[in-house]
Amino acid sequence: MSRREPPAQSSTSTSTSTSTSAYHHGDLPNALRASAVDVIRSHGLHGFSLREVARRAGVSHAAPGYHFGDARGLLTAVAVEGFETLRDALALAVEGIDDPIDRLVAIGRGYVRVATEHPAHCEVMFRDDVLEADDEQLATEGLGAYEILETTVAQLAARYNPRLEVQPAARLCWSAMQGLVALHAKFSTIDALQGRPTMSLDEHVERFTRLMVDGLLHEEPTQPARPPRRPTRR
Amino acid sequence: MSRREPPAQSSTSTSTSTSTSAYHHGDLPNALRASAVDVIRSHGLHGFSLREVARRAGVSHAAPGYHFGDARGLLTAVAVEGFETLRDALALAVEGIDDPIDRLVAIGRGYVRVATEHPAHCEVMFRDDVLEADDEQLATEGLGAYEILETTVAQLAARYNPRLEVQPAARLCWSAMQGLVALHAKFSTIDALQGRPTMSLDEHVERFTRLMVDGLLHEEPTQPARPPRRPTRR
DNA sequence: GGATTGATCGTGACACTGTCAAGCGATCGG
DNA sequence: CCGATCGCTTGACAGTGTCACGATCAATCC
Repeated sequence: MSRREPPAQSSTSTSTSTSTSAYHHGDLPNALRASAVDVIRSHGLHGFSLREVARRAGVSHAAPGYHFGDARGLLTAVAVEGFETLRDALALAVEGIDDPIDRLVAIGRGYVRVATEHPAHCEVMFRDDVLEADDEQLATEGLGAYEILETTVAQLAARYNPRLEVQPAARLCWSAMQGLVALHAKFSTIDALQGRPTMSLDEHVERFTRLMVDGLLHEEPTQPARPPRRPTRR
Repeated sequence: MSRREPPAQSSTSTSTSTSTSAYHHGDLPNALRASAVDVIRSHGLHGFSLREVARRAGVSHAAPGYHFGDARGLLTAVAVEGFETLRDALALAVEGIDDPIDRLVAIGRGYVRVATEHPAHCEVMFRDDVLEADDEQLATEGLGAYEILETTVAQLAARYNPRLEVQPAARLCWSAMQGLVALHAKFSTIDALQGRPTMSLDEHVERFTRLMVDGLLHEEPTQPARPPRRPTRR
């Protein structure tokens, strides 16, 4: 055990320090994160390698290992960055909108907007197999982004359908969005095989949100043999 | 260009030829596929390597390359196998059920059943970045599984809501299921962070299907060129 | 029956990767 | 001014994908 864990870099600040060449490099961690995103964007996650990242950043091949310890560490940092931008985008998307339904639509659009503008980040954010599973910052940051959606669903429930169970509903929205970005490529190939015109991502989002909003408005926790029913406070 | 593409192995038969040691090995392709899922199940997709697969199958390190050409090729074969079992499972799940809603619920349960019983396959099936993107067999097999869902949604529309647009609705269901298996781990960590009891996969599926069924029943194709604000009539 | 052919698989080699120990240089506290 | 520590490089080792080539066996042809 020699180094492994430099002083805990200031990640939340996203400082992008303009001070070029402070002591040795400036701040390598941020530069390496940027290079990692660059590599993923051009060569895909499959072509990702610490050495390629180091090469593109102009440092030696072991430099990434010093700051992030592991490939998982660097990818986790990228994922954290992605969740930060997602949270900011969603928070900005719902800002100034009053009606919960409109907020939900805005969230859907913001989600695909982030997914299309930062594909490299999104290729990593939900890939728990290549991420530091028990990274605290990653968990809290992901939760922060999710909570925007959950509070919106809660508002929708409060105004339109008090009997709606908020948590499952919010998770359905989240899952549908996530599944959409994952499956969109496959949908396109299916469209091609069936000879139909391909539907764009935004079109899919529009249809999905409309379908789900209708579902959330009419849902009532009826029959099923689900004993742990929570009283859905009203 | 020497070999690369042996005569096109009979994959659909799933023969599992009992004839041990036919001429050289028996049929290495199937054995290698089995070893591949074994490796993925034990070491995860991250620990997957052609050499490890070869080692576990008791053949030389280049043998997998001969039959599948590439790591992508072997993983694609695994994915094809997964889609076959998924299609069979869904077809068997809806068999004998008349009501489309019940069929949809059965499909949801069958989906998570496959996801939990064959996690190694599911870890690969939707990971287009590690798959042969333009593999014909993969595309058709995936389409076959999807079409069971789509026809069920079509039946549901015909009986309960003729104004429902079938294709987007079916894709929503598919996306939600896919997103659920992808995000379930993250949901659990969120539950842990919030101190609530964790919801199992089956519980999630139950809630999701119920929510979506309500949505599919009430959906009406309103204005396609959606104006920014809908009056939210109830 | 013996030789040929082609499919099946093994061997060896190369470039590449992750990871670690050790080294070097600049910076800072004393 | 000098050691200590941080930042990063250098060098090395095992493991991997991929290719060319050699070896082995089944089936076929004459």
